[in-house]
Amino acid sequence: MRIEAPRTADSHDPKLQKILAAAKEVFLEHGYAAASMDLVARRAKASKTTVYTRFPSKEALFAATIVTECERHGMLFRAEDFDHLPLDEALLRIGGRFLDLVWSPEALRTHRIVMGEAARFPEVARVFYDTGFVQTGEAVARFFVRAKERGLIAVDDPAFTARQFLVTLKGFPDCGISLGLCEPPPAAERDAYLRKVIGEFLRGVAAPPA
Amino acid sequence: MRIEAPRTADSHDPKLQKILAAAKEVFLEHGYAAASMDLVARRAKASKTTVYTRFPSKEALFAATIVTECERHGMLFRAEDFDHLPLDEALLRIGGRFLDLVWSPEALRTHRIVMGEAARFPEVARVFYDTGFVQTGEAVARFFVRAKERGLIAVDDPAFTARQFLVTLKGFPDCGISLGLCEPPPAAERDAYLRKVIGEFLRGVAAPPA
DNA sequence: GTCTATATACAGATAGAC
DNA sequence: GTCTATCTGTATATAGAC
Repeated sequence: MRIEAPRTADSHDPKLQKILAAAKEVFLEHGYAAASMDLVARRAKASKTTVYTRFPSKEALFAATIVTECERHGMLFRAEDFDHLPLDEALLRIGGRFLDLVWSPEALRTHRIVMGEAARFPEVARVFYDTGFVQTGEAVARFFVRAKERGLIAVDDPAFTARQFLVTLKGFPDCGISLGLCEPPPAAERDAYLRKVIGEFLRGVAAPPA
Repeated sequence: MRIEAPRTADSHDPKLQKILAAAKEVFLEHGYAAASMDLVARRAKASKTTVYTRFPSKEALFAATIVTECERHGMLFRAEDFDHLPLDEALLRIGGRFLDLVWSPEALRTHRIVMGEAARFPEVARVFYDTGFVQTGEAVARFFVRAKERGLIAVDDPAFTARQFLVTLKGFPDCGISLGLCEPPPAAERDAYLRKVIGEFLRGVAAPPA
């Protein structure tokens, strides 16, 4: 299944925008299979025919919807934004922004649906991966490369370490949160968690040699 | 949706076993919505009526199938199994077993489906979480508690650190692998990756104070 | 271009024969 | 208990009116 652009390229088509907005609601609420084109049309206050004028199939509408959603949350920050802060403070800010995004209700629902449909929509999974994990990883990698140049960290492969850092931030809590079993923590609790994680990340857990 | 036991409690019912085996194949291959009871019946070489004698609905069959699958992969190891090894070697062995499990084709497919259906089947998500992440986390936590008692690691909360360690093992590669975009690495490459991750985990990444 | 109404297909669940 | 055949609902996609 190719990712197809809507038939009309006009991004100022107001019907198209309403359809995409409705589709986002419906797909994020019900998932791919349980969503119906009928409901999308009703929510967009249009008829199904109108929807099918813009998108040739349910699959195409789904792909366009998720891709649009992924691109909406583009890059989080530039590497230079945090250069003036002490290392642990910079990592805390980066981590806070990152978790705000990945633990937002929309991102969580999108992740669940993309995972569930990854076999059927590999191109959608690819876009989610590229715009989410990879792009963010690159931004953080640039920060880590600069941190290494400034002598703040001592690692062989700062890009690798940066990507691992992102995953470490999500940590164990993400296992329950991504499955919808636990609520994302409020900001204060989340920052306490982040400090703990970042502390171990920076200093390691091994006992100092006796 | 409650998780219902099959109507017949007899675990030696051969038809029941064939139905569960067929259901596992069909659900893991197609996901919940795209799977059909017809196909399950055909694969089990039984009629749909027979399937409905054992399970009252498609939902019940799905829940029973995933739960059975989760419970099949129970605990990975006992904490004591690795006590005799040097710390980094023990962590390498633990990590290898863990990644063998979570990056197996069956576990990856199960994870995708459970994520996708988490909103509709929270009890299934709960079982997946408990038998997967939590149970494994507890086993590793016992190892870390012992490691702390033996003075090998210096952390406040060894159970917390253990759970974070598990997530760190999956690391960035898991982002692409869980979406089906990258293949799990072969054993040698995986071990090289693990050594890198475990090294940073133990020693931290911060530059030593000048 | 947009709508109502419909063709077509498929899947979950069951009735009734044996 | 098991099977064949079927009922019923629903969803994608489209034909035809305006």
